[in-house]
Amino acid sequence: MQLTRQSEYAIRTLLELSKYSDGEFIQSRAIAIQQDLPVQFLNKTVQILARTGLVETRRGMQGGIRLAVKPETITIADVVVAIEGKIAINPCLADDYHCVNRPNCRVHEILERAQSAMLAELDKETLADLVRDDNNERVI
Amino acid sequence: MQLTRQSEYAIRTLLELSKYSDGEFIQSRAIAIQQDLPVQFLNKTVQILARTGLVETRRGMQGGIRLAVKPETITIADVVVAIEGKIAINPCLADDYHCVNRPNCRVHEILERAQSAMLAELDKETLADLVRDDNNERVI
DNA sequence: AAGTAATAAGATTGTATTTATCCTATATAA
DNA sequence: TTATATAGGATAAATACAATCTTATTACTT
Ligand code: SF4
Ligand code: SF4
Repeated sequence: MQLTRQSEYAIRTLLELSKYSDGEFIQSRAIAIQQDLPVQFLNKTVQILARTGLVETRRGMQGGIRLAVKPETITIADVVVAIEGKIAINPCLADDYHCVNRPNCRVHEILERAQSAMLAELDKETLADLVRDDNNERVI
Repeated sequence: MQLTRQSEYAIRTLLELSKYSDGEFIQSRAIAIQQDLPVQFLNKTVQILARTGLVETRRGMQGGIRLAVKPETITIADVVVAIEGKIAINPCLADDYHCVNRPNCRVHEILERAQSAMLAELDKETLADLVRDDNNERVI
């Protein structure tokens, strides 16, 4: 019952990128150092984020990574889903899964509510919110 | 980001036991058949539930398993915690885990809220609630 | 007392997932 | 054309999960 490490890495990567967000490309190595993440694994993570359209990348000199959309529009839920795919805390909560008990299974129902409650929380906060509070803390 | 299969097995096992709950011992084989669970794995699951005090077991002839407490007092969250231990959807939400970033990490905060929201839902419903609704469905 | 029926407990296996790391390819700017 | 940066594929190591097997141990029955 855990998020993958990669999900948290992705959140913190995007958080780091949100601090710039004026179109400049930040190198993955710099992000890895700033956030203390394994750089090669981070690159893999960025590939996924790029494919799902959350970041843009540029190879070669002066290359790097930047947000593809405004940090105000990316929620933590977006990031987790980008990395792990659609969340299903029990197999039967996945779209394709079929269980014979499901029509009159109240367990399914409860788990669905629990999952929704969790995702709702993750969907409340955007990258912009997090960065803002982060900066506040530094100022004080 | 999934519950273990064992957690759901445990819930359904206790649900089955809740249908009787007049002190009689039900055999694990019967539960396994009723709920379509792998019987040996179910036995392992029951061992855990017995150690955590949710059920009582009796060996030998006329033996079996029964609830140790009233189904009104067992929530789904209780069952999940009994099987998986205290939930932590991210390592840093575990009691013993120490992360240097934690003091000013807003990610931690969000994840904590998300987890609490999920557990709150799982804590709303008791075994008694589920069985009651289950019976309703059958009557209709 | 012997035999049968049930769970307890521990070891072990098989599988899947997670978390990386390595290597080569490709793009880009200087 | 060279140095630099990500892309992508393969693979490895570690961990966790799900299930099974075997050998106790307990308790009723005859
Ligand atoms: S039995 Fe219920 S909770 Fe379990 S997989 Fe089927 S629908 Fe979901
Ligand atoms: S960086 Fe934040 S979210 Fe990640 S483990 Fe540390 S405290 Fe938790």
